[in-house]
Amino acid sequence: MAGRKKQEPLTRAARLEKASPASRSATRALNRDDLVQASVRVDPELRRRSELLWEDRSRPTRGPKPAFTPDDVVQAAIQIAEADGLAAVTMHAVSARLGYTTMAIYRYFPNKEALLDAIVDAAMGAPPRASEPLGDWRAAVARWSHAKRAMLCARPWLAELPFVAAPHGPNWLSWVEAVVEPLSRIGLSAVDTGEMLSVIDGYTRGASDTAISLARARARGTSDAEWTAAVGADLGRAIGDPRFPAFAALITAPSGDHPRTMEESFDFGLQRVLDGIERYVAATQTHAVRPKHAANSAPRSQR
Amino acid sequence: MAGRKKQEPLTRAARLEKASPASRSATRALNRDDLVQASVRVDPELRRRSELLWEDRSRPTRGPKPAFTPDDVVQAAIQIAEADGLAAVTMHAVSARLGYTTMAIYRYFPNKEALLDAIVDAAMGAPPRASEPLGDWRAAVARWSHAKRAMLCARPWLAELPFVAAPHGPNWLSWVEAVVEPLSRIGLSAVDTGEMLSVIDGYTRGASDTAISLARARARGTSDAEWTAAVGADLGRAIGDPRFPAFAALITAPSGDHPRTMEESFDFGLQRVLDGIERYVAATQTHAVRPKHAANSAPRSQR
DNA sequence: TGTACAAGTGTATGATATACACAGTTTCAG
DNA sequence: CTGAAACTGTGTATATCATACACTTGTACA
Repeated sequence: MAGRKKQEPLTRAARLEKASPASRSATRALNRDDLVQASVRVDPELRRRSELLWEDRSRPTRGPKPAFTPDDVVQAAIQIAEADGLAAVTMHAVSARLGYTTMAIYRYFPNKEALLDAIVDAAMGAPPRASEPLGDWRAAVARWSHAKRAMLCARPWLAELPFVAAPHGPNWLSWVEAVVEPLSRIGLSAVDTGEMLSVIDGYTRGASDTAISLARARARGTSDAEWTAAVGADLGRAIGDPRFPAFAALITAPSGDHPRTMEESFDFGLQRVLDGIERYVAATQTHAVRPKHAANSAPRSQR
Repeated sequence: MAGRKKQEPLTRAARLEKASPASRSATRALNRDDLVQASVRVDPELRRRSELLWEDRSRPTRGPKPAFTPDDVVQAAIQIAEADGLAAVTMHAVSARLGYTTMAIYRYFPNKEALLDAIVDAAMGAPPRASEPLGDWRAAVARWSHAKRAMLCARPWLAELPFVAAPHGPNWLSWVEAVVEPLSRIGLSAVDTGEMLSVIDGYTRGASDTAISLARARARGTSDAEWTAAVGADLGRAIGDPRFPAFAALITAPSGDHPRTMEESFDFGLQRVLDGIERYVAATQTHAVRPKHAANSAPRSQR
């Protein structure tokens, strides 16, 4: 969060001078025009972070060989985060784990923010390979959603970072690709496909929070029962409070004979979301004049 | 992140000794049993934060009158966050804004974490009053969703805080209450109502990220065009990369004659989600033995 | 072969949260 | 009425961090 005007101590191969795209109002969704448009000034923060993340890491010829690689740094940092949480990831801790001094890291990442951006993308990892690339889109999307949720729960410390507005690295794009691929085969227009991406990903991330919270408690050494008790006490404040009658009724209702597990709940909600998409697909195809195979060109609907 | 064993310098009215609820495996959803169950140890971190948030703020009798109130502190902090972002919210900045020294704050909040918890809840504010309390659930839920998204966009710095696992304050409960209320009138079981809550809230938060990101850029003084350009450049790295063909196709597709605004996109997705819920409601009622009077629940079609 | 550039180090600095002890205030008990 | 108790804001000190800067040592190319 300090000055960043001086030289960047990184191998940064003066890249991407293509002062990228776009112009008009950003209040509408992105489209191709935005990506191809002429030279507008670019949000300097986002741009800098994105470039650092995609940086050309090729070594220059002169000078001593680096003792380790940027990826070593990222892996060391991830191991620390896994073990002791994100707060334990300090520049000193990371370098110490590699056996070097604090400042050594700065030869690989210009600042901690850049390191964290790299950590986020690396920690996401690659999405699971699609098992049946041409199968039913609904099953494929559901698998993707569960996989993403599982990934987030496996690294609950990721949720301690603000995901919003982070630059998108290769792994992030891979995850998106993995769900766009089946979505694209539904037969919707590209625009609608994008909307469905937003629906699926939005639900997946938003509805994973409770499970992530539990995973985090586990990482702290809290038992499931202790966590449940704390959450119950926290939400339980609504009980008896005249301001929250509906919610109080909700959480005090008996859960029936076969209470769902968290994952079953997630899947139940996911099926509703998929139902909603399916309904739209059906409606679109009913009214469509075009051949039904028409990839990415189905009629746009209402609105 | 330091020790917290000593005395708490706060008026804390030894409250909630009710060593709350729950026991069994937390891998299933919460239910009444969890809230009423006997004395299990409670996750100490969550518990402490929750208690601080709900603390009894009544003044003790002895001693000089406080120069300000906890709410003054919270409001000062929020103003700083609005003006200069969350990073500018330091204990010193907050106290200085109130005209006092750094340590004065600690008479009101035992540490910064507690202050931030209070800030989060205060910044959410109360949800808008329901205009037509007995109207159509679908419209009511949609209004709620848009309102929540608008709230998040209005305070994009909130997204810089990890929402997950934060204790839930009165405003948070009010927001939940405001959507549970119409959801409860659909006629679903309590368990299913809870699932629908998760679906709606999950989508609402998850799908608001892009808009929040833009709002954040605006707060930084970045123009919409600059932000769009940066996002375009960031995502545009997929174009031409053989690893991301489907996504590249998606973002390079023409957006048609009437590109949606961001909010229209959000609403479009929301309608799909509501369709999914509606379909379930219809299916449930078809098979149901219950009387159909179940308020406001006639299945409707998409928009 | 020497020199330009790069790698890792040591030290210094500024920001930040927060512990701790103190001095001034207010109220209630005797 | 008086003094102890309880509480308020303050001043100072400390620990933790990120990071700037200057330095020493390596290495490959000119």
